[in-house]
Amino acid sequence: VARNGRAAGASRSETDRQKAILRAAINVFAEKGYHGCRISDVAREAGVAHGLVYHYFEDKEQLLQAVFDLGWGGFVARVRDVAESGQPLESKVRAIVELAFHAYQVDPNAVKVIIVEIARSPALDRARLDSAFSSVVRICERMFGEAKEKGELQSDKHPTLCSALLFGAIEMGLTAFLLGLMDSGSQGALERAMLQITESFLWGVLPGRADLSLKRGKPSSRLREA
Amino acid sequence: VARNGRAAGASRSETDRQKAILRAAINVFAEKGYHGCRISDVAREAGVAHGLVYHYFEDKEQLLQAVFDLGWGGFVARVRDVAESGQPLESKVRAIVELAFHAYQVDPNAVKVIIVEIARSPALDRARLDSAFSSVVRICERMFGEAKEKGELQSDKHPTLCSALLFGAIEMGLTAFLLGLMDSGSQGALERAMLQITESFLWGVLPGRADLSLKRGKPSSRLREA
Amino acid sequence: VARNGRAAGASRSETDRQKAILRAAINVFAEKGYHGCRISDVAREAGVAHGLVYHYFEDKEQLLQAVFDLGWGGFVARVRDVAESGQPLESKVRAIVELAFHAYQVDPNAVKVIIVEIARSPALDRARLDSAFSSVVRICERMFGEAKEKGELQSDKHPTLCSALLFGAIEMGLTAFLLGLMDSGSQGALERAMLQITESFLWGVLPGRADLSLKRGKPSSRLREA
Amino acid sequence: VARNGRAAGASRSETDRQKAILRAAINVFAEKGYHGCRISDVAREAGVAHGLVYHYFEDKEQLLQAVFDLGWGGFVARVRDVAESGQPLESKVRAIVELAFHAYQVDPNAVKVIIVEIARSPALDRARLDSAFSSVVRICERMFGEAKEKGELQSDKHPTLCSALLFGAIEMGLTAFLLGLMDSGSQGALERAMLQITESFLWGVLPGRADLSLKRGKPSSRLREA
DNA sequence: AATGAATGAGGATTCATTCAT
DNA sequence: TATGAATGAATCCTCATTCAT
Repeated sequence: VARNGRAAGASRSETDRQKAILRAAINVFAEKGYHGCRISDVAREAGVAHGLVYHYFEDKEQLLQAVFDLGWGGFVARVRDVAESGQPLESKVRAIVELAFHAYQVDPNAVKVIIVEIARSPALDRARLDSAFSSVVRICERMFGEAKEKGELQSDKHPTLCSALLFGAIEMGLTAFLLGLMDSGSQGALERAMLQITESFLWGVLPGRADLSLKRGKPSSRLREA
Repeated sequence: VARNGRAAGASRSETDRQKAILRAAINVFAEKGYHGCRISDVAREAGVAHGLVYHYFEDKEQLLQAVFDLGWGGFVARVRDVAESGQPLESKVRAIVELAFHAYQVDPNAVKVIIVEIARSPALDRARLDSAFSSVVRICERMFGEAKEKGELQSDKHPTLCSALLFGAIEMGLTAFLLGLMDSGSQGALERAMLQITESFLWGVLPGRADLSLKRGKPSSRLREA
Repeated sequence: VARNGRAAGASRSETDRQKAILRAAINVFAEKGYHGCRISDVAREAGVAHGLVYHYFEDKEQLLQAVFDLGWGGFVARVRDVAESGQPLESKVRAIVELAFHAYQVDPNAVKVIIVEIARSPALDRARLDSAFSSVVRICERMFGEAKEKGELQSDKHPTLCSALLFGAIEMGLTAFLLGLMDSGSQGALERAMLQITESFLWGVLPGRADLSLKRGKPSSRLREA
Repeated sequence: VARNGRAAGASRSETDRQKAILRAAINVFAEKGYHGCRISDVAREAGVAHGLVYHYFEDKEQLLQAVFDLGWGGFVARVRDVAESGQPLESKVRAIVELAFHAYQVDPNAVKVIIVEIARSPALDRARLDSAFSSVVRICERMFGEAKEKGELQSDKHPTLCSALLFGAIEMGLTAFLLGLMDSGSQGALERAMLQITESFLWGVLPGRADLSLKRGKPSSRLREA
C-alpha cells in the first residue's frame, strides 16, 4: 500500500511536472515567442532542470506542438460539436465566437501562442499545423456550405471565405486586446466585443441592417438568454 | 553625357544592390520564414556576398524592419488618405479593402512577410511594430468614430473594434490565400474575395442583404431593444 | 564511502574543469596573446569543447578578467600585508620585490599575461583594471608617504612616483626575462636580479653603496641644496 | 613650371595625406588600442577613405610598424648618441630620462602607443619589435657595461638589468601619468618626476644616500644648470 | 525521475583587404 | 590619387540536445 501510495504520488507528480512544463511553455512562448526563448527559460519558469524537459518532450518543436495540440485540439473539437449541431447558423456563429472568447478568458497566453505562432512557418510541422488550422476553417466551411443550401446564408457568399472571415474577425478582435488597443480590464469589455463581432459578422456594421432579424421574424435563440 | 550616364548608372546600381537585397529578403523570409533562413540565404538570393548585407543593413533584424517599413509605410499612408477623404463610410471601407488586396496582388510575398513574420511575432521591436500596427487601427478607429457621429455606423458599435474587425477580416481573407485554403489561381478569385469581405463587413452574411442594399434606411426595432 | 568518494570526485571535477580552462587560458594567452588566440584554442588546450568555456565564463573578456583577478588579487593582498606591516621601509621594499619575483617563479605565464595583456592594454574594462592596478600603486604610495614622515624616505621624493618606480623596476626587470634579454635559465639569475632591483631602488646604482649600507645615517648637503 | 608646381603640390599633398594617416593612427591606436580599432577608424580620424590607407601602407600591421618606427626609431637614435657620447654615466642617464620625458611632452599619444603595444605579442613582427626594444636595452647595456669597467657603476650590478631598470623606471613613471595616477596638468610635475626618476635611479630613495655625490667631490654636470 | 555539465553544429557579425571606377 | 562598394575568411557566441551521475 505504501508502495502504491508512493507510486501513485510519484506518477501523479510526474504528470504534475509535465503539466508544469507545458504551462511554463505556454507562458514563456507567449512572452518571448517560440524563437525568442530557450528551453532553459521554459525549464526555469517551470522550476525544473532543463534536462527534464527532454524527459517529457521529444524536443523543443514537440513542446510547441504539445502546447498547440492541447489548446487547439480542444477548441477544434468544441467547434466541430457546434458546427455539426442542429441549431440555426446564427446560433452556431454566436456559439463559436463565444468559444473563442471563453478560451481567451480562461487562458489568454495559450490563445496568444496559438494565434501568434500558428502562421509562422518553419518552426512547426507545417502539414500538421496548417491542417490543424485548416481543419477548423474546413469544419466551418462545411457549416457555411450547408447553411447556404438551406438559405441561411447569402447566396453569393463563398463558404471558405465566410469561415476565414469569421476567424479573422475573432482573431483580430482578440488581437486588439492582446495589443492593448482595447482595454481588457474594463468590466464587460470582452462580452461586448464578443457580441459586436457576432452581430457585425451576421448583419454588418451599417445602420438599419440588424433590424432585419426582427422583420424576418426569426429571433435567434441566444445562449445567454437561455 | 556618357559619363553622366555611367555615373547615374553607378549610383543607381548602388541602390539597386540594396533593393536587390531587400527583394531577396522579402522572398526568402516569405519562403523559409525569418528564423528559418540565414543571412547568407538572403545574400545568395540577391547574388551578393553576405558581407554586403551588412553594408546596407545594420543586422538581420533591421533588414526585417526595412521590409516592414517599405511595405507597411506605403500602406498606412494610403489608408490614411482614404480614411481622411470626404467620401461616405461605405466607400472608404471598400477602398481600404481594395488597398490591401491590391498590395497582395502586387507583392504577395511582402504581404506574407508582413502578416506572418512581423504583425504578430514578439521577435521584433514591439514598440515600433505595435505602434506601426496600432497606427492603422487608430486611423480607422477615428474614421469609424466620425462616421458613427454622422449616423453612418450603428450606434452600438465600438469604433476601435470596428477597425480591428475590418483588418482582421482583411488579414484572414488574405491568410486564406496564403495558406492555400482559397485558390488564388482561379480567375477573379481575389476580386470576389475582396468584394465579399467588403459586403460582409458592411451588411453581414445573413440573407436579405440584397434587398436591404436597395432599400436602406428602414429602421425597425431590434431584438435586444425589445 | 565509495559513493562519497565519487560524489566528492564529481564536485571536485566540476571545479577542476574550470581550473583547467583557466590554466589553459593563462598558457594560451601567454603564448599567442589574448587577441592572437581563439576561444577554441583555449578549449583545446584545456581538453574540453569550446562551448564549455561559456559554461564557466561569460565571454572571452571575462575569461581574461578571471585570469587577472586570480593572479592579481592574491598579489595585491600580499602586497597590502607587507605594506601595512610594522617593519622598516627597506624590509618592506625587499619583501615586495620578492613577492613579485616569487610569483614569476611560481607561474611565469600568469605574470606574463597580467603584465603584457592586461596591465597596459585598452582591451579590457579600463575602470576595473586601472583601479586594480592603481590599487597597488596607491597601497605603496601610502607606504612611502608614511615612511617619508618617519624619515625613512628622502624628503624630496614623491610617494606616488616612488610607488610607480618600484613597480616599474620590478615589471621591467621581469620583462627583461620575459623577452629573453636576461637568461632566466642560469642558476640564481632571478635571485640576483631581485636583489639588484631592491638594492638599486634603495641605494641607486652609483658606486659607494657598499660603504653606505654600512654607515647609513650620515647626512650631508646635497647638490641641489647647495 | 605650372606642372612642376602642381606636381610638387601634389607630391607634397601626398605626403601630407600619409602624414595625416600616420598621425591619425597614433591617436586612434592610443585611444582604443591596435586591436580595438578598425582601419576605417583611422581613416575617419584622418579624414580620408579607408581605401587610401592601403595606398600608403601595406596593411594594418605595417601601419603600426610605421607608427612604431617613426617614434621609436628617432628615440633609439638619440639614445645611442647619448650612450656613445663621452660624458660620464650620470650625465648620460640624466639625458636619457630627459629624452623620454621630452618625447612624452611632445607627443604623449605616440609614447602611449609605443609603450602599450610594444610588449603585446603576435600583432607585430616580434623579431623586429623585440629587437627594436631590445636594441635600446642593448645600447644602454653596453653603456652600463663600459661604465662598470671605469668604476662608474657599482661592481655588483648587471649591466643588462641596469638598462632594463632604467627603462622600467622611465616607463612606469610615464605610465603613472598615462593612468592619471599623477597629475600631469600641474606645472612642473613632469620635470619633477623626471628629476626624481633620475636621482632615484642613481642614488636610491633611502635617506642619506644622495649626499655621497658631494662627498665624492664629483658634482655631475647637469644640463639644466648649464 | 532529475540534474546540470558537456558537446558541437550552426549562424550572426566583423573587418581587413581588394578593386572597379 | 582617391573612393567606398564588395568580398569572404575568421571567430565569437548561442543553445538544442545528450548523458553520466
